[in-house]
Amino acid sequence: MTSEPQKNQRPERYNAREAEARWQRVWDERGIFATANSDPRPKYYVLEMFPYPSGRIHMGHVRNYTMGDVVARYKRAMGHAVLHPMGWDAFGMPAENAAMAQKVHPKTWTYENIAAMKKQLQSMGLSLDWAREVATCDPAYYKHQQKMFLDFLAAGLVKREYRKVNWDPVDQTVLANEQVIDGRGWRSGALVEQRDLYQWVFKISDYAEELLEALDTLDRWPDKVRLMQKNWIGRSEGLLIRFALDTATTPNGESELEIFTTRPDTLFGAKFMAVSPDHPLAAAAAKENPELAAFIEQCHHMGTSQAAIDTADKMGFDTGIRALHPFDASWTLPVYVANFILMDYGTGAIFGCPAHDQRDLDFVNKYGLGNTPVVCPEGQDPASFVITAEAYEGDGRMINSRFLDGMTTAEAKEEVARRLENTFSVSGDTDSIRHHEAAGVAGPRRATAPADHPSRLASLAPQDDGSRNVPGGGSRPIAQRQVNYRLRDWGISRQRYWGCPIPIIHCEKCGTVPVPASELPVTLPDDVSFDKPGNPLDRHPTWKHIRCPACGGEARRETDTMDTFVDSSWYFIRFTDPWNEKAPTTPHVANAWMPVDQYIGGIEHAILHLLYSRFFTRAMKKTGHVDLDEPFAGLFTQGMVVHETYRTKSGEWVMPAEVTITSEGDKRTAALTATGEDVEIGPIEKMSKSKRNTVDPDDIMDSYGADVARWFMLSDSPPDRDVIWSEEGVQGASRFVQRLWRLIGEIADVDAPAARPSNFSEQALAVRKAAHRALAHVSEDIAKLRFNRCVAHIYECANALSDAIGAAESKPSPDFAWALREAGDILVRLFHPMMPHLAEECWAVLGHDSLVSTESWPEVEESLLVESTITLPVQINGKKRADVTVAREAGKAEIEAAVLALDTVQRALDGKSPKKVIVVPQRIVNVVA
RNA sequence: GCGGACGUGGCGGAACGGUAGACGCAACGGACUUAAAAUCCGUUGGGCGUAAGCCCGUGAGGGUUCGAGUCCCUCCGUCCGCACCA
Repeated sequence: MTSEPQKNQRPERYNAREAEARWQRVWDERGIFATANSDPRPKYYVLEMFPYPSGRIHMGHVRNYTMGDVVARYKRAMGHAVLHPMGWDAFGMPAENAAMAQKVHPKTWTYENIAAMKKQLQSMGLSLDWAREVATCDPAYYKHQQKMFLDFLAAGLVKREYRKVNWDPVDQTVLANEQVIDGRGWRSGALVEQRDLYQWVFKISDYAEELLEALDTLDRWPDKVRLMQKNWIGRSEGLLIRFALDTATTPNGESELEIFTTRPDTLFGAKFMAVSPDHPLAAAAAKENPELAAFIEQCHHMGTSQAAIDTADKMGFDTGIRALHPFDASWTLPVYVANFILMDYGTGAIFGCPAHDQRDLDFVNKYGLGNTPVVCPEGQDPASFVITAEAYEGDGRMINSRFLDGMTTAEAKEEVARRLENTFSVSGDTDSIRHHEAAGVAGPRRATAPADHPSRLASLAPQDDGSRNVPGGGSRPIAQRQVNYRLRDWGISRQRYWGCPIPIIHCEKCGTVPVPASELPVTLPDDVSFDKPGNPLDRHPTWKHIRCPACGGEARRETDTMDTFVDSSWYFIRFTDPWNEKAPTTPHVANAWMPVDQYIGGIEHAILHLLYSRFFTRAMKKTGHVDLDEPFAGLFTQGMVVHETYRTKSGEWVMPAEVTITSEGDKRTAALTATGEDVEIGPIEKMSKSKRNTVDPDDIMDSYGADVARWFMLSDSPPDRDVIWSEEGVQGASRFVQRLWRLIGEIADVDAPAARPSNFSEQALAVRKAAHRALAHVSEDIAKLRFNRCVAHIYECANALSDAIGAAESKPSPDFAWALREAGDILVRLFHPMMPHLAEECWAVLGHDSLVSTESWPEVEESLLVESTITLPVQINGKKRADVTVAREAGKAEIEAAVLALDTVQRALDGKSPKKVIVVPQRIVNVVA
């Protein structure tokens, strides 16, 4: 068919380099990816997690943004007003590290990186609306964040708290938990200390219950992520019990110890009480007891690393304080300070029931306190049920428990709760325990009043404020039902320069005073030095000195900046109207675009970023910035890009670009391209700088083009799994690009009639069916983000068209030519979301004046998907033995008759009649002989 | 320890409870070429057989079903998350 002279001057090979730049210019000039807020079409908001401007994009970005772009282009073709923006998560430590190492200002470094990465992203041909670009380090962005901080403060969503933090003594800053690796600072390698510092805290725990419950509504989120968030929030129901203390034994006459338990049923198995080394009662007791003080000191110096926790013994110190059993005042329990009690969880105090808790059992076995089993497993004889080294933590029947005996675990829990809720203490004076908090210092996160921590420790029972508020400490119940959460409030203070300043002023007289909204933004000073560690803002000569807005006296600015997770907790809403200079959002615009319909990013953000954003959106709702609870309706977490590793004999890692692979048969060997030195091929691992198994996207774009990189990223691996980047795979993608180019060329060369023929030959029909079937599959698979299957179907379609052309006569009939042309048009539009530049070029070759990027999605001709006859597999006793071809609409009886007439079936039946014939119309037939 | 996911050819992977291995990669054979590249045609789960065909095959073992990669139970392995959470 190519024997005729070319109809137009097409190069034999598609030149990606030239074509990609050209089409990117055209798209840009025509502004086709800008989205107006006034667009009346149904909205679709697709977003990929915005990058940190580290300097260069990596293959993970290529994969992430390619997936988002496929969705954006598909939805655009489907007639949606698509919002597809991009920005920069531009604050953070690396800029300061660069400042220290290279003497470059963080701002300069960041903006240079943004410029470089933007250029790289643009070379990928992403259909982004760059007019909405935001950088979180821009005062035009962070001034709104400061405003919202003040709004949240006014709404009671922010507090200042003295809390334990991870402190890096070398870098002199607070580290987030994830920046602490095996007890050491990730950058400095210094042993991390626990320090008490004032922190600004977002009260995310106020929303614990709501954040948990709403997970059920996120039906387009991966189950995995929902489960991780659920576990992170960590809800547990139990009982808050106020144990009376023998005041003769307490240092300051403390009369109560509050504990939280999920196992009130085991109360009669109690052998001891234990409080955290950080518990106020421990501190009070330590004042009078140097040995105890030394013990607490020792606990503080125990490592927080995994290994330290795993190997740490259960250790305790008897304070001499005695607690009274709630059901028997004559029964006293020793109160220990124990190293395994966390101040962060519950009330920082427990009662220990060794028989039914492994930790408690280990503890008593060490200190010789014994144990009494109180829950007997079903089917076990209570008389012979003893606990020695292994606690029984399951349910069963109550024993050794007085009035609980014989009850089930659940009944006993209920009975204990019911009784203690209706038992009233006489004292009610817990001031001695609470004095610490009243002084505004180490407010332990205790389950005192529901009003203090309304959802972290919310009362399940009707509130009985009456009894609590009786002046002089009247009676109140000994226990109340409580819900406890593992989720902690979000400390956002960082002792860093390159972050959003916290808009607060500290005044000797007035305390903490918000910066007046009219004075926002509080901008970062440019003249800072990084010659020593610590926070440059704090040692800046003038910046922090300011007049108090309230009294006019001398005051100082808050020099801590916000955790960068704050910046990324609302950028997706800012994209809806980044031009609004007056306010963070334009509510009706934000409400119209939100929620994000499809959010795509790495699984590593499953908890922190996604949970913070869910909280922040609710806080923005509460403060009137948007009317929405859940920011992300659909979430997709893509897998990593992984690659083989290469290592020289001397053990040095070598980059893929420096290696030449040769294969003889199935055996592959590698050698350094430069010297020929043999290189060992190592396991496939996540691309990382340390293993040097990275591939630079720029190199791939240069040698193959963006479309090849995009196509390969979508091929083979399901998008939520890791994809192995390999040279062979890229070359395969590259070959396919050229193949499509030739195929479309051949189709373009066919003389096709303009009018649709009224009849199609079998040959023409086959072509049409192949195209429409691919169309149906690709549409469905893009919508479900199953890009690897889209790729397979596009291959199948291209293969079918090539075969059809190969089998056709040299002078194709008009109906066949028309069908080919139609198939070509469909095919180009099908692969356009994945390979937009090639698609534009092919679209032009097919003679269209329009841009394929603005074309609508082709429509399936449903009649082409159904066959008039259908071939069913025929099984005999469940094994496939034959095929039978019947009319599509053939009924069961008709099919059965056809099947029984088959030779194979007759032979198998050997004259007998079948026991059973299962006919599943349009699926399968099974003959049971 | 707790929770979750996964296990299919040489490799990445397809497969509403219904023909296991789509599609790609790699490999092998052939065509074209002085040659190479590119391209095109073909073969490719294992075993038996000249062939028609038959048998075995989705980590292991059991079960449900006319029929199981898919559902249930037990076990093994790999990966991920959380972890002294009261």
